[in-house]
Amino acid sequence: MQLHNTLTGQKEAFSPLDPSRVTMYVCGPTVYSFAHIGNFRPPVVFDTLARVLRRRFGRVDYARNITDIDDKINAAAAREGVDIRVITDRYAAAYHEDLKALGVEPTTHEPRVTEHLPQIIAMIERLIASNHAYAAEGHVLFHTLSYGDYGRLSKRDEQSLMAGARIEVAPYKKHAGDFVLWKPSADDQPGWDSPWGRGRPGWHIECSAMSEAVLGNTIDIHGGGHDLIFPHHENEIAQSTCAHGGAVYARFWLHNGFVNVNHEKMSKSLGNVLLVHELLKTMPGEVIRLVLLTGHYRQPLDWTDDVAADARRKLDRLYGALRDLAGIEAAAGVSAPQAFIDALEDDLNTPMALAELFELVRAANKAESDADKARFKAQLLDAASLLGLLQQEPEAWFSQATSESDLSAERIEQLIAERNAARKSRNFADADRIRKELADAGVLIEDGADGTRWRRGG
RNA sequence: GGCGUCGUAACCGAGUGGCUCAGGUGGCAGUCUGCAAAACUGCAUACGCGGGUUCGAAUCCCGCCGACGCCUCCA
Repeated sequence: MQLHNTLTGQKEAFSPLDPSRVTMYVCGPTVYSFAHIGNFRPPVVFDTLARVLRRRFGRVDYARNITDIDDKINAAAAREGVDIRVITDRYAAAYHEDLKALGVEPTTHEPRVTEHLPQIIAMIERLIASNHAYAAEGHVLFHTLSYGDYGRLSKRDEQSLMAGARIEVAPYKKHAGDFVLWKPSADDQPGWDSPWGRGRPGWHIECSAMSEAVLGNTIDIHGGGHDLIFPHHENEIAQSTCAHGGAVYARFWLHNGFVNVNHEKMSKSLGNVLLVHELLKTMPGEVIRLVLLTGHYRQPLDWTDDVAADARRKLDRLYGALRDLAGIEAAAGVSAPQAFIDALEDDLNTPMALAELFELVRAANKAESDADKARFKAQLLDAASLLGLLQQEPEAWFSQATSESDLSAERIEQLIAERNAARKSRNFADADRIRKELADAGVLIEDGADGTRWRRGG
């Protein structure tokens, strides 16, 4: 298995440090609002990777955190006049709903910052004791000059790094690059008691502490969005490595590219932020998942209406093949083709894997013997399951309504019955009129040897 | 300015120093169908520009043009 490691900028052969399990940590969301399409690329990508790793190595201990302490959360809570818990519970629940709709399996661990304050404080104390951090004016700061490899992940050196810095340097910092581990809270802000007074953790320490708590000092894979390379992951490395006496923090760093919308970065000012919560009102979650897997995870992905429509048609083809195999029992003991596995094991090349999947679809559609069909069905289902696709019955896929104004299944069946009566009496004008009526309502019909079937079109 | 990524047919999107170089959508044609649809078969369109290396480059090197990301909120 090959994975691209940001640390080296190359694909490297991957195997877990502990042969009995793979450990993987992925930075999760800060739950202060609904998550957008870009927020879901890491969960979908690393969910897929977890499936591949599980098949290859057996056990995968996978942690994806929920950040429930953050100043944006505080701001949202203050705005509504509620406890931060109200905000974080609401949006964590929404996040989980969206994940489920996208076919993302639960992770082994889902640590929350509020549940790891003791571990965070303990890690900060260790950093202070080893002279990698210092307290100043109620803050605790990590001293980046104390860590020789600082900048290695993001390939920046500390000198030039700060030369072009565009931020004001807080007066209590020993060095401009030092970052906050702990900061004081005002009386009206959420805070927790600590040796440095009542306060709250800085942005980066949570992941270090929680990763240590649930997975151990050295993990195999750490993932997240490309934008997190600096400063977030750079800082995590510094903290964890120094807190662990120099032990390697994460062996492989994987970063997914951004999702743009109509060639532009999503931003509130452009008003083009696509919330999955909203998208799900107009399309099945599986469509969104497929879009996110259509490009290679390290490349930028451009979300447009076209790519979503494309994905829906692809799923129609995939499910169409399965529907034609409805009466066939999938062969036992048959798994995904090797070429498909090879694609995924080559740095999670999902576009190539999808190409293999479509080759399989063509083969299945052409198969004549029941034995061949049974074999292809088994291969198709197994391969798709690695991508987290085709997890529902084809009939369910084709009949799912995407808006409440859609015709009911009963009404559709009724119209089809009327049409077939017309066809039987060779009254094709009426038959075609009814077909047109259905088509206008987004329902496409197919006359086959064993009756007429229907599906909702995009 | 520093670091990094990318430019493949109408669109999406892999890949590779050389086999008439994926796959999907869309287009055209054929088979099938009352007609369609689905499915199958066939066809067409490509590697940003200019140099270089090489027997051979879209693939490696250099330059240019263009797009984009990060540089202490950010998936």
